[in-house]
Amino acid sequence: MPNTFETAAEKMIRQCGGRVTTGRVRILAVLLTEQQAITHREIEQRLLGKQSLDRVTLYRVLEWLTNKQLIHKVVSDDRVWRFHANHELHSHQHAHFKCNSCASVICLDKLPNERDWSLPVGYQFQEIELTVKGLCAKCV
Amino acid sequence: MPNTFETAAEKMIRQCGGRVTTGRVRILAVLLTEQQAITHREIEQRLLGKQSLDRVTLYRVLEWLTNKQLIHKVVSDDRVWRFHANHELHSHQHAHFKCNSCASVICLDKLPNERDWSLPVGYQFQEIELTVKGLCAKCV
DNA sequence: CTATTAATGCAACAATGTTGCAACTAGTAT
DNA sequence: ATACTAGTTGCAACATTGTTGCATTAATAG
Repeated sequence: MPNTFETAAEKMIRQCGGRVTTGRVRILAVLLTEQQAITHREIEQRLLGKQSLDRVTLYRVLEWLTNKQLIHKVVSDDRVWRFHANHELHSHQHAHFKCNSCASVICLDKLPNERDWSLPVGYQFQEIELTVKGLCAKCV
Repeated sequence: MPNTFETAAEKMIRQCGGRVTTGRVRILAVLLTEQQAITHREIEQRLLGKQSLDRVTLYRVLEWLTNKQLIHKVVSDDRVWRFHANHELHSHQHAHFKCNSCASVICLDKLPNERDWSLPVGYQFQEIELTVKGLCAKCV
């Protein structure tokens, strides 16, 4: 029932006051379907069968969705952005796990608190980016 | 007295059982001089005045030094590797701070401990990559 | 339905990093 | 000191990821 995701996506986009275009809906629907953070390239592949979508458009839609906070992006040690839909359960700030074997990325809920990484004097904290690496359940 | 760093670099490389080439010595010396993690490009610029060094060689030397654990690399949200010499004071695993204004990167000593980001069942921890972001003392 | 403006597609570019291969050189043996 | 050999280097070409400018298209308001 993929339509469910498409209608949800459409609703989310409309609520942001943005134009509801097929590209945005389909891309957000893909991200809503995924349990894990996926790359630009993986999104492209999931859209292959259907009507084509330009590479650049995909980049721009992802940027737009990120700005609207409908999705968020993660960078990992392979220097590739990965994107994930912002389900309600995730607080805005959270950690990620990346499998060293299959490169899959999931979101973790907990974040370490500030006493664990105190900054030098004069430094001001703004945000934290934490990636835990290891093996996922499939690859263990 | 930059020679101090060059001789230290030379000694470190020799201890690893690797060939002592001028490229390796000069690159490692640059990294030993720096207090913070710097990019491939920044290293290139610091070597400009002296006898030229190929871009590719720089990449390969950095890879070699990383494998030998004489330096370590950090990825941050601009998708660019940054390199830093492994001074004794830093444990192999540690966190980094990146300034959101000037993009400078320094190493932090503390690491959050495992209870702060428990993994799902079946997942196996291997390493942790933590970047705290904010403003450095100069940019506050 | 039309007008307006945001969104798209295309082409070209930019930045970062990688690969193959011939030429060179540090360390070693003679 | 000289020659040998394997590890390094330089060059050219390529790969990947992401960005910019601009003309065209399409979503919404009226």
